[in-house]
This record gives sequence, C-alpha cells and structure tokens, in this order.
Amino acid sequence: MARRNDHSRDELREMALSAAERVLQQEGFKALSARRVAADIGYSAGSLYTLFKNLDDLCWQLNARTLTQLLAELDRVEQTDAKSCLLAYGHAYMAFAHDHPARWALLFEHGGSRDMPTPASLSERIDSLFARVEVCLQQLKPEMPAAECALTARTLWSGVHGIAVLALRQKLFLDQAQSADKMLQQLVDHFIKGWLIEECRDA
Amino acid sequence: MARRNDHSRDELREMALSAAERVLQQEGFKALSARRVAADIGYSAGSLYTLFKNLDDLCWQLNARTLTQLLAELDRVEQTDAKSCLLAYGHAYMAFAHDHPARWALLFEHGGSRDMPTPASLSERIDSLFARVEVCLQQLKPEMPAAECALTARTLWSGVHGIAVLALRQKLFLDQAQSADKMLQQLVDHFIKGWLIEECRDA
DNA sequence: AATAATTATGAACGATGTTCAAAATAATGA
DNA sequence: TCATTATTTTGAACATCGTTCATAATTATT
Repeated sequence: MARRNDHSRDELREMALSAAERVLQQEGFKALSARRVAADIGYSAGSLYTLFKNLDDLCWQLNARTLTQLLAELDRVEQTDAKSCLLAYGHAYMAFAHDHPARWALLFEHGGSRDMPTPASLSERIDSLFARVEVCLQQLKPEMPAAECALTARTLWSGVHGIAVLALRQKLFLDQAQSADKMLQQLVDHFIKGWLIEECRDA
Repeated sequence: MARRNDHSRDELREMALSAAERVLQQEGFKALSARRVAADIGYSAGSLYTLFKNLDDLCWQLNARTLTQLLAELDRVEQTDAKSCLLAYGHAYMAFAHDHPARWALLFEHGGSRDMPTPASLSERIDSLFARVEVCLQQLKPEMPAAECALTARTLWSGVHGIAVLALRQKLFLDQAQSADKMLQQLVDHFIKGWLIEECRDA
C-alpha cells in the first residue's frame, strides 16, 4: 500500500524483464508467472500490470530483447568469405538456442494461439536477421534479383532453424550433439552448392 | 456419483482424445483443459484421471494419434520417382501443418520443459517418418552407407520442418502462402542437387 | 439378498492471470 | 508548514486451472 519510488518506471520494467529471463533460464517455461516475477523484484503481482499490459505483453518485450541479444551474437562472426560466414551464423544461431533454450523457444512458441499479429518491434529484428543472410547470398550471386535473394535467404535459414528445433527437442534420435553440427554443415554445403550450380545438367 | 458403464474404458479414452482434438482444432491450444474435455464427453473432470495419468499423458497419446494420421497422409503419396516423392512428402507435411495447426504445434511444443523423455510410442513413429525419407534418398544414391542416409534424411527433413514452422508462425514476412511452396521446392531442389553432385568441382 | 468390486463424482487444495478500490507515499501550491 | 492533489503500490477478490480423494452410485459376484 505505498509508493516507494525506489526505481523509475523504466528501471522497473528492466528489472522485471531480467527477472523473467532468469526464471526462464533457470527453471523453464512453466515456472514463469506474474507472481513469480513480481516476487523476484520485490513487488506484488498487481504492480506488474502497471508496467505491462499483461503477461503476453511482457513476453513480447522479452522476445524483443532475446532477438537483439541473438543479433549481437551473430555480429560477433568475423568470417569474410560468404559461405564460411553463413556457416558461422548457423553455428551461432544453434549455440544460442542451446545456451538459452527456454528464451529461444518462447521466441517461436509464444503468440501462436490466434490471429494476434507479431508486433513491429519483433518483425523488424527478424528482418534484420534475414538481412544478414541476404548479404552473404548476394555476395555469392551478385546479379541475383532482390526478391529471389529474400526468398533464398528465408529458405536456407528455415533449414537452419529446423535443425535447431528438432535437435533441441530431441526429435532426431541420432547420437545427439555433434549430429546437429554435421547436419548444419551438410545443409549449408549442399544447399549452396546446388543453388550455385546451374550449368552441369538439370538433375 | 455413479457408474454408468455407457462405454468401455477404451471407448472413453477414444472419446476423450477425439474431444481434445476437436477443441484444439476449433478453439486452439489455450482452450484445451481437463474440465473442457471432460464436459465435452459428458463426464466430470475427475473422471479423466481414471483414463489418463494426467493432462501431459493425454497430450502424449494425442500426439501419437496425430503422428499416425500424419503418416497416413504421407502414405497417400504415389510418386515413384525419388525426388518427386520427397517433394510430395514435403507438400503433404506442410499441408497437414496448415490444416491442423494446433495439433501439429503440440507435436513439437509439448514436453519441452525438462528432461522428460519422449515416449517410445512417439519416437517410433518419428523414426518411421524418417524411414520414408531415407528410402527416397537410398534410391538416389544406392551405394550410400546407412549412417549417412539417416543423417541426410534428418537434415533434409529438418529443413522442411523449419519452413513449416516459420510459415505457420508467420515469421517469414514475405507475401504469405505460396512462398512456403516455393521455398519447399527450392530447398529440396538445391539440397538434392548439391548432395548428388560430387564431381563438377568443389564450390 | 448380501457382499464385493468397480466407476463416477464433486468438493477441496493450491496455483494461475487479471482487476480494482483503497491505502500509502510523493509532489505541489498555499 | 500544512492541505491538497497526483502517483504508485498493494492485497483482496474472481474465475479458472490441474489434481487428488473420500464417498456415493452402480454393476458383478457369491
């Protein structure tokens, strides 16, 4: 029953999001609740609804943060050769998924219910991710029209994403970890090769 | 408070699973609850716990049914040419995901929390799915060792899965529906081409 | 007909998301 | 300095959730 003014509104939002990330990381998706997050930052559950419209809103904002962090990881890639760069992106992507499974899963499993549209803050970041892939592809095929470039980038990256999903969810039933790396290598390798080679007969 | 014996135990389980599927299909994941399913078959919530260990158990059994239905869809493919067959599998897979979004999503989003292992009834069916892909690949490269075949099948199918995921979740931000089909075509086409061509210089 | 075995119930428990009147504090103006 | 206004935080309340379990109601068996 009080105003404490210990922190600004933005500080509180930041604290709440950090707490939510901590809960996700350490105790998984099922442990994430309004009361839990509120308790972790020393406030009551009702207070969260001053900072966020509802829990969905908190998740959207959380996802935006996750994506910026993921993009930052991708930007640590230093390969200049286009294909090596794509592979390094893939590795970074899968490493991120592996290191932050709950947050990464939330990225794709949240908001799946109804027509609820993905907020712009998210779609911008996703586009920015695809843009990095497009740059690599453009480098491999300079004369390629932009539309094809966008499509191809999404095809290739969907493949990388799919490997990450099934590996993380353990739906592959091979001998675990390094298979995923091999698969990534295979995917990028064969896809790029097949994409570049137009001569050499139509198989 | 009574025994009615209107239906056998197995009939009841069947009714409950069907009701759950109906709820998922018509009202989405968030509408699925023990009380809802029980009410839909004219029983009380507590009765469900005579039929299933808990809601997770119901979901596992539901997923097993979903997978058998998916496999049946795949078996309607009639292409004999290996590559056309793979493409047809891909189309069938994505059509299924499109037509049964909630049940399909449950297949991959359920049980993601902890070390809870995928039950054998599920992993068997998933293996059976991969087996179909392996047959096609084996046909394209008869001399290929089984281990490589298994890995390649999973790589290719992860790609198909990834396209389905991102298309369904609308994380691609192209002009929707037919892009997914183009992407599928692109993926299978380029991946297979790149996989088959070993001569023709190493790009 | 009496007894045993089964099956369905609904109340109960703790937990969830969310709302909102009230309470407590800070800011402001006198 | 004090009264007033504006802001912030609360905690109780509501409906819902998964789950358990003693008990009631019914069938099966003796």
